[in-house]
Amino acid sequence: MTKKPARARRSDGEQTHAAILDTAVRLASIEGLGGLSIGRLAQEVGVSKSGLYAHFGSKQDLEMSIWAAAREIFEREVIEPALAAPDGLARFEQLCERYLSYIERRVFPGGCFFAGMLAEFDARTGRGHDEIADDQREWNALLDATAAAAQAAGELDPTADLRQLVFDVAAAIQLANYYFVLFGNAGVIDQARSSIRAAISRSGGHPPHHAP
Amino acid sequence: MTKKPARARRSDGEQTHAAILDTAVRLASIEGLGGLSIGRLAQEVGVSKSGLYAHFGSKQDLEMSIWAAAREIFEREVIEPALAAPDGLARFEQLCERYLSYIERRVFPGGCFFAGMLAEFDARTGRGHDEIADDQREWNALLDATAAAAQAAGELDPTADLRQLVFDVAAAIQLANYYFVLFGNAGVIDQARSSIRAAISRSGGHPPHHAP
DNA sequence: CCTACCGATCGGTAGG
DNA sequence: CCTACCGATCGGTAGG
Repeated sequence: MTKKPARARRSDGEQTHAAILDTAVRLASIEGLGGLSIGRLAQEVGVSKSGLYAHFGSKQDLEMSIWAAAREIFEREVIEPALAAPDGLARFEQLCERYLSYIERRVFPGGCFFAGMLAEFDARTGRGHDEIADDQREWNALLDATAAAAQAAGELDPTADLRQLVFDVAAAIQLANYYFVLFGNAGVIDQARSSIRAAISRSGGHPPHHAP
Repeated sequence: MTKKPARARRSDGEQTHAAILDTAVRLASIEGLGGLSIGRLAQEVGVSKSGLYAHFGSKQDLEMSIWAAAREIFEREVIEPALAAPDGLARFEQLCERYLSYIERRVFPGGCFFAGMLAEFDARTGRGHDEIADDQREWNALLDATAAAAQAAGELDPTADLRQLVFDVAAAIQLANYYFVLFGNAGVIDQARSSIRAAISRSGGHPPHHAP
């Protein structure tokens, strides 16, 4: 089926590559990209520094790969499961719930990778800033579009202020992430769930029906 | 009046001390405490590295002084003006408005200093984590107590869920800070104002009366 | 993938 | 407050 040469299993090189990225993404979620050094990462993974450079040509290259790897994890853990729900209110609720679950399950040990990048790069100029600005725009656009679909389907009031809804939901989600990591208290996740339910309800949405 | 020896004006040393802290606090709000190096700070201020060590014995000492300086600025710009309003709903509204104004006026060039520290230290252990946890607890406790006073005074519904109110308000404020810095768009501050007004209104609070 | 090395910068100190 | 220096670590490279 594939044009690649036959290869029974992943080579050691591929395993090492994946192991480096896995460790790097976890470390970066805790200490930020600026707090990540090649030497420490190499030590953590158990290879030499030049071993890292065999896989990533430069720190910038590594940082871009980390970002891409984190995006893949976010897609897999949050976006894709939510997109399995039908467009509209059900998907909107799933986007919120999947995000909160991804925080609660500590998919990244330092909390949402992108929330970390947001705070690290919001006030700087350059690649990091532009990257996180794109990511945040995309996330908000997805929430916007999904809320709009819910409204168009009659699942939300035609007069509901969707900008406000999306802002309130994004704010609850964001604060829940930081406070969950800071205090290690799952209560704040439920607080956000309650906030989101209330915000949706204010916009005229009803809790999902359960078959008897 | 004072027991200190008479001194007509601030000595050069005091001026340098203040200049270092001012620059350090601004830099730290943009790049974080981890992104701040003694060498760069010295260069930015226009003194030698050992010039810095004449004022601050170590980087940890400097970091604690930066944190204290930032706290003073926050007290002056947000807390004190809000405490000028009578306890209760008026003060609650002023705490929100003063915070948003402090963001909007770019008191720190990198946005709220403590929002930066929150994201930098939430997932770590040690001094930074404990410090920001205390700060966040204190801020939320102030919002809690002020909302409770408003409720006790009959300015909010006796049945209003104050935890939810404070969470919603803190979330709106936080997101507004990050997005204002990231996108440089004042609209998000007004979005937060609108969120806060709505949250207060849901809790039974009424907009302040204006004398005719 | 390794060892061995590069110049630059880190936090910090000695001596004045 | 300065110059001059310390060992450690930074990102990165040479050569194998």
